[in-house]
Amino acid sequence: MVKNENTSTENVKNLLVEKGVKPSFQRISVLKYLLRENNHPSVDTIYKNLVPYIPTLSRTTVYNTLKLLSEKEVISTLTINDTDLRYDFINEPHDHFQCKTCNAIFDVKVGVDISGLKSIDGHQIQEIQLHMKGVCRQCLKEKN
Amino acid sequence: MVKNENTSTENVKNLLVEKGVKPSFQRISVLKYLLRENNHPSVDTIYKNLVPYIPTLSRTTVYNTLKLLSEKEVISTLTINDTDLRYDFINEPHDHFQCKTCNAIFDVKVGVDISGLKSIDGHQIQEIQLHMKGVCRQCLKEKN
DNA sequence: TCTAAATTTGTAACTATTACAGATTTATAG
DNA sequence: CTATAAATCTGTAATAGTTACAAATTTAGA
Repeated sequence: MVKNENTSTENVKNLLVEKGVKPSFQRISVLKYLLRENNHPSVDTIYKNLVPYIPTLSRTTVYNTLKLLSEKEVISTLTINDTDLRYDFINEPHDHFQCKTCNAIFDVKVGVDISGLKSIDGHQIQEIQLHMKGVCRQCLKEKN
Repeated sequence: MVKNENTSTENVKNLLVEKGVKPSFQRISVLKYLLRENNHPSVDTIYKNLVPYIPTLSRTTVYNTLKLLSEKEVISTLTINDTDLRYDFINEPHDHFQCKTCNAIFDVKVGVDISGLKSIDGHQIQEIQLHMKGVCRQCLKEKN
């Protein structure tokens, strides 16, 4: 449903440079993984998937990179999962659904769009996250 | 904005019994704290506020109680904060705003009400949380 | 090529949470 | 009013995610 980015090294490098991030090999790798998998991964998932290809990679680098990309508003930090943080590339506004059975997180879009809301009760809004939890389509099917 | 519950011991005890929870002194104390403060506290906040009055209280008991109350749908677990879980009494549907400056969490209500949404993309919805982050009214004022 | 700055790495420390077994309290039966 | 079983509470140890930090490496600039 959410369109795929071009995940070529060249394009990922450009994305970083546009946002003012120096495109090191590690940073390109992390962002490329996020774009390609589009799977709301944890730090651990990213690390374990990249380390076979970058044997010297450190977990700390993954943490540092995600923190930097988050500050530069290239990615957003999802607090939907209760044990670890998840990360998502910022493109068109969308919401998230997490399955309580298999823990997978899905991109969804509810009809109403409140992404334009700038303040509420005098508080200035900078980020909005709409989280839903329940049982996903696949797990519902398997229960029968 | 969200109305206060009656926080008398009698009423809190009844709330627990109605939900099928045996009303021990510790459980009454924890739920009473949640109702009275209405402040989306962490386990640590609850523990530190209660232990002066219940010197034998254990952190584990606070964890156990919150888990139980959550399973019995007396309270909900908020994943809005990125370092620890927060807890909230379940009453009328409302949303949450967290200030990135002072970290306080406020109850808010956006115009649209999607609390009746039961499924999306074939996934069965059981819980919905709408989180907003930014700078709260007080912190905005103090910046001038 | 030399030097300074930025980035990456690995370890140690820290914090939230869970596991678990023993102690205490509460409920039940005689 | 006991004796016994069940439920609850407690404290410690273990686990997991994250951060702090200094040393090593890489990159950029003179």
